[in-house]
Amino acid sequence: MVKNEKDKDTGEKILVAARKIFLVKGMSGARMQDIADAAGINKALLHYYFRNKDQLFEVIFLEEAKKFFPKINMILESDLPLFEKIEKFAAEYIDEIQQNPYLPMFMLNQVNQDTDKFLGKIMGRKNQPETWSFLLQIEKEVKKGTIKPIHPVQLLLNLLSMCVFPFMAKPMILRKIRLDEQQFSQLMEQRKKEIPQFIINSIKK
Amino acid sequence: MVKNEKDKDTGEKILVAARKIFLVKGMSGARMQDIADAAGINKALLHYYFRNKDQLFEVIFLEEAKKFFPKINMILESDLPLFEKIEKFAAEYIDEIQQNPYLPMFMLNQVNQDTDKFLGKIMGRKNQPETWSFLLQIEKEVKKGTIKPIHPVQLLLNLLSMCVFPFMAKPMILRKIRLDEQQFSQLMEQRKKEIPQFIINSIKK
DNA sequence: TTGACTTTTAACCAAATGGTTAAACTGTAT
DNA sequence: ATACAGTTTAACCATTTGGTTAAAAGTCAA
Repeated sequence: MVKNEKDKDTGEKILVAARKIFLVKGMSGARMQDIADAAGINKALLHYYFRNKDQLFEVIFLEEAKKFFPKINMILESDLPLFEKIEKFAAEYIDEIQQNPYLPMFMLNQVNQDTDKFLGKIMGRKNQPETWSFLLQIEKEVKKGTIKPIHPVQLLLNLLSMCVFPFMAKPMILRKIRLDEQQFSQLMEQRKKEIPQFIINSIKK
Repeated sequence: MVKNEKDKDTGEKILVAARKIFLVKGMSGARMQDIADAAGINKALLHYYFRNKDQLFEVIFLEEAKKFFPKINMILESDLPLFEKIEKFAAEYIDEIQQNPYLPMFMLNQVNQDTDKFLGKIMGRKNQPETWSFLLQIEKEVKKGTIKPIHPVQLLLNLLSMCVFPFMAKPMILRKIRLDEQQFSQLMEQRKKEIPQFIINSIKK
């Protein structure tokens, strides 16, 4: 049966195109026509594969979310020692974002718009343990006295912020500090080690 | 002359309404009708005061940008000692965002869309010195040996990230860590002191 | 080849949305 | 009162945009 192959072909082309457009323009900024064009197909065919814009968007969003978050959690969930965990997290997280620079903005944007609509779907009722385990780990280290006292959530926020934000502010940064693309990605590369070092310097005793 | 009063009245009503809508929905997500409704006026009257959507948006954007950035720069430009400057910056910056939680997302979003269109207008050709002076100050301290060696840009990014990001990720954070509004703003309040302390702990010798 | 099927297209439609128009209203000066 | 300027409105228009339809083109088994 050729149908399946073709299906995958065209369906995949559409998803790739839709992803590109949605990630950059966002839900309301994206045009079905643009997606069709980017996929090299007809707008009608787009609707043949995906009933409507909302559904297509949801497919893209959930797909991205379900690829992205587990990667984060897997590290925070792991049973590495705290410092190693922080190192690994920064490195892998930045790597991840470097390959999908628009993802954080896209994600947060969307969640800001329809918080409940999507958040519910990407994190089932009970999958908080990941973050919890990391927070507990910090608390434990604080109590053991191996690191300086700090509110675990604050530390988590610091780590996340420093990894993600620069990518969201990239165009602004480029302009403000007069960097070119290459210098920027070099900076981010450095950051993989800089951030853990910065954090560890701050909390180690 | 009543014209001016009325002008200011209606014109102001429109700006307030437009700001509210644009900040939350973004340029492409905002509807002129919604803005008119929020202002309690007719759509035609909206166009009587502002030729079209683009122009209205630009007015709002530039207004916000010109209010916001100088506040940042004023602190970074000042001639406070480094540590005090960091303390002041975190406190005032977070305060600022707490009063306009949607601003960072709105701003960065827009800059991500049409980088050149707006960035050119909000930062005239030559107003980089602010950031530079802060970077130079860090460099100087490093050379003096009063703080541990660190790339000034990295430190600046760290500071900015930790102040801004949590607000952009707020809905996500609320859900993930199961906080309510009050707990969140409490956390952010703590952060005003937490961030400087965290940074200073990390870089002081 | 034919006939059933999926896939693709061009043309079309309807709703949403930005924008306009012409008339009505308001207050002020004459 | 009247004329006049600025202000506001209801109704309307044009374009964009998401979505549909019906027919054409392609695929494959018999």
